[in-house]
Amino acid sequence: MALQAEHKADRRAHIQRVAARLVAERGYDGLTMRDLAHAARVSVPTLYNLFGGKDAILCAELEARIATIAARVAPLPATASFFERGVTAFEAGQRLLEASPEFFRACARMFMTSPDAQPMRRRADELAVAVVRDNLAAAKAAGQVASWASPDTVARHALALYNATFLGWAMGELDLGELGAIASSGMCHVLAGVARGAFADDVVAALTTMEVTDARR
Amino acid sequence: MALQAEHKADRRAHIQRVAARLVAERGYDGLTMRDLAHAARVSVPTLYNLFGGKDAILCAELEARIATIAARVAPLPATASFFERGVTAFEAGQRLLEASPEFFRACARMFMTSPDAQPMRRRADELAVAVVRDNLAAAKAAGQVASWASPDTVARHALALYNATFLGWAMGELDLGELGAIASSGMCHVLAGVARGAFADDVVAALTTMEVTDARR
DNA sequence: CCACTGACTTTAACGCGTTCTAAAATTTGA
DNA sequence: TCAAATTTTAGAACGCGTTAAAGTCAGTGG
Repeated sequence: MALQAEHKADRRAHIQRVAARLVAERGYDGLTMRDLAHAARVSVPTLYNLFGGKDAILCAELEARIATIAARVAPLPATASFFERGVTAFEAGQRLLEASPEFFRACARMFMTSPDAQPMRRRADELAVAVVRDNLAAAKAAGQVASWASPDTVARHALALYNATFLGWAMGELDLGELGAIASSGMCHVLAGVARGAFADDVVAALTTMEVTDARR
Repeated sequence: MALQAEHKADRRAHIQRVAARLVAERGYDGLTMRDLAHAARVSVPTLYNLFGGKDAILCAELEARIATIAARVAPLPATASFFERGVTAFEAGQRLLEASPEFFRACARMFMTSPDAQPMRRRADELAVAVVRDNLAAAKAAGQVASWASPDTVARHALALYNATFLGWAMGELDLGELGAIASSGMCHVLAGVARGAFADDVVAALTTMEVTDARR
């Protein structure tokens, strides 16, 4: 029974690799199950046996990437200010998108289309929320967040704002620079209401220097 | 040439009505071009002749609804506070969703799926942005918005936050009550950073009385 | 070593949105 | 009223994701 399982795992990994390559080359719609089966030297029903559907293949690949990303996440430097820590995390996300834009575009498309991918999206969201929430909780403990504000709620609003902009990028309405500008402006606006002390000074300073013009119209 | 155009318009209107009914009954995926053609006593290619595709039919119906909505929009009462005016507009939107949930769910699905529907979405967005922007501009003129804040940018952030929550509702993750609670909380958070004076007092008062628990997890 | 079990493959098919063909119907202009 | 032009029709077809059936071959257990 061991060899069989190993072969199955090998085939899964191989198919995933080929699928990731095809998606990177041709996008979500450019990846067809028939093409993928042919490119991976496998029959179409095998794809369904091993994964369950087109979206499940992308989910598996995303799951794998999230695992490696989560493993590599360095704890944010405690010496930096809360605002700087947020900027660092934000820029890490930007570099991720920059590295494989077509893949994450395809993920966005999948999240919008397939209900099966919802749990995967939730997990990715929770990962991002956790980073922001932890930073906000620390800031609140340091008295730099309004007492009535919930770190979890604020983090979710910030992520929702990011996600909305991310969708604009995935749909081709915004380039990566505009995504960065709009999303950071939006997140700063959310933070502006709850930040206090030095944290608030940083946020308002960032907001006042930001370009007022908005690419969304 | 007149009769032909008239008949074409009649057929278009008839098909649109039938399509709206079918979508309301069976949702976006439940509406198939073959079913629609049969129900409207028309051939499938005719649908493509008259509209251009499945999404275009929904777009036409949405366009019609937006026109009637825009015509009925009563100017927000000038006597009310800026915050109350915002609440009024927000609740009007909620009632819209409540009246034909399946239709707007289908619109969301279409916006997420079809690039052809992008201009339609943009137009709907601009309509909503305009309401918030105008209110914010008036508030700023009255000195109740921070000087560095751009009414347009803040309005777009608020709408992005609403849209993200709206998608959650459309995908079945949230019910209408949760949509209202989360979206209003999010928009208040955005406003909290830029509101000043009595406007700020209203926003913070609303935020402090809001349920801290968040349905998104 | 061999029969067996299970997975993979082949082949075909389904329903979907969409598009093509040619024939039929209807409106237009004279 | 009649011929020309345009629209609508029926029907088949395409590629897509997905699935069912039966054939085929490997790995497993005795």
